[in-house]
Amino acid sequence: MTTKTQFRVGVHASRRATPADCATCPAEGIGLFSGAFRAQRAYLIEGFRILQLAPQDTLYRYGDTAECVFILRYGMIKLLRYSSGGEERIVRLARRGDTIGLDALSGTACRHTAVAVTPTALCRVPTRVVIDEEKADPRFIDRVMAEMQGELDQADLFLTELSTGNAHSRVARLMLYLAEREQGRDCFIPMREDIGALLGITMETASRIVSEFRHRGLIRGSKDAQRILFDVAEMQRVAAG
Amino acid sequence: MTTKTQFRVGVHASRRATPADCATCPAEGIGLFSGAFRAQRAYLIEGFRILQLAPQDTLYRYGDTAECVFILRYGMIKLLRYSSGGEERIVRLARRGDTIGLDALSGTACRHTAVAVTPTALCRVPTRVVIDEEKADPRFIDRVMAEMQGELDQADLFLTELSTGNAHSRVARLMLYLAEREQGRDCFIPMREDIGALLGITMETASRIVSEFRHRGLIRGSKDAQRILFDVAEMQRVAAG
DNA sequence: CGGCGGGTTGACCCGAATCAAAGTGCGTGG
DNA sequence: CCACGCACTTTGATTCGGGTCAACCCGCCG
Repeated sequence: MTTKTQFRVGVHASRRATPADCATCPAEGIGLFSGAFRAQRAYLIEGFRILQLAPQDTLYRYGDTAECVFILRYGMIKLLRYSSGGEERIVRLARRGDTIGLDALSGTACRHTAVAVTPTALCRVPTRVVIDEEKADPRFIDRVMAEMQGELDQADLFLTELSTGNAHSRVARLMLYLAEREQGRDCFIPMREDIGALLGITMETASRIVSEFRHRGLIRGSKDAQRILFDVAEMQRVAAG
Repeated sequence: MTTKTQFRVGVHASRRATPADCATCPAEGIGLFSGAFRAQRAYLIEGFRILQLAPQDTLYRYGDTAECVFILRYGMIKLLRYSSGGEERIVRLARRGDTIGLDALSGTACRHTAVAVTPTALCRVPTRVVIDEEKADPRFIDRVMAEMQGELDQADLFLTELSTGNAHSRVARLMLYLAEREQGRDCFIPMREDIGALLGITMETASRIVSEFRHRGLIRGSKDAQRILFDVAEMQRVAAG
């Protein structure tokens, strides 16, 4: 069903985090250590590492045992699973400020394969640090649980919005989803095969619909071929089906 | 797209929990207060209530603000959401021992509508009690997080197994999913419309496939029309597509 | 220059949606 | 107790969206 090119495994580059990294963190103000927990980073930072991933790099694989969680500084990571029919499915996308790999906190094996979609930078945080912080400040629990609630919410969104309705609606909803944090700026769209794996349709259908949208003037390209602009209200009309 | 009969709102019956309820809890040994936390129930029980739901009863609705979580003693609850196209989708099923409504812990509004599929009994636990217990025993956090991880895992399962592949595979996978806790006993299958809402197919397609399975001898009925038996290995072959 | 990864487009076909009509079982009220 | 109505299921006929297979284009890199 799904072929699958071999990914490059492991990270592109890795180094210790510095206070300057935190100060200039592009994910400042969102995510696990934002707000009330900014101060803590100052002394937690020793355990942090900054990782750099190129597109198609694999961060971890289904079944790996991990002792770290990852916070996205910028870029996009897809979380994959395979069905018993061998089909690849993208079950979630992580973007700036999102935390991935929280399943490591319960000591269980990774339940996804994580692959970079775009050039991506992450902050790797040992689970040890998270667990210690939970003990040190009980309010930190709420933060961790909020991250998990966010993941659940996204999973439900994928089920209701990206797995129902016809292919046109799904593509439109995906675009709305990808654009929602972009405040009118141009938004990234993944390559056709990934759109297929996100929506449960084939690459060809994804391609046909995206180019139909383009021909209809519903979306227009940006400088960067992977980035587009569109009118939200119009797209919502298509999304509703 | 999706019509929707009006559900009966609210519970069928409700009463205070007694120590005898805990002692005879059908969900004994699994779920939030099992194992190491059994003892705690003895004094937490004051806040517990036992609820009884008839099929189609609505426990809570999307957007409700709740201050309770619910542990299933027996029965089955479907958690629904509606897509922007207005289509109803079942995003999760809760069964014996499962905890639902954990989103109440973060104080946010309910993110699903919860409706009984079969006659169902639940134990209603005030969020207050859960939060107090988290403070009293830090290990209880792990229990709560494990429940949330379980929910996430189920959501991902629904995405990979129940939303990909052709209709035959999906129906087969649903049956395997419903049977997996039944250790060879007959297993419950929902009415056709719910099968449709679980798999993203129409009621008619669900009906056709179930009766095809029956005619092929892949599944055989039990006394109860809603319960069936089948050979797991054979069903797995169909599930793989 | 040639090869390759991604994207686009076309022709064809099949699976599932849709629309429609009976069939079945059950609870209620006469 | 039976008959009626209702909810759910089954089945059929037809349509249509999207899958499949295949050719071709384009830009990039070795």
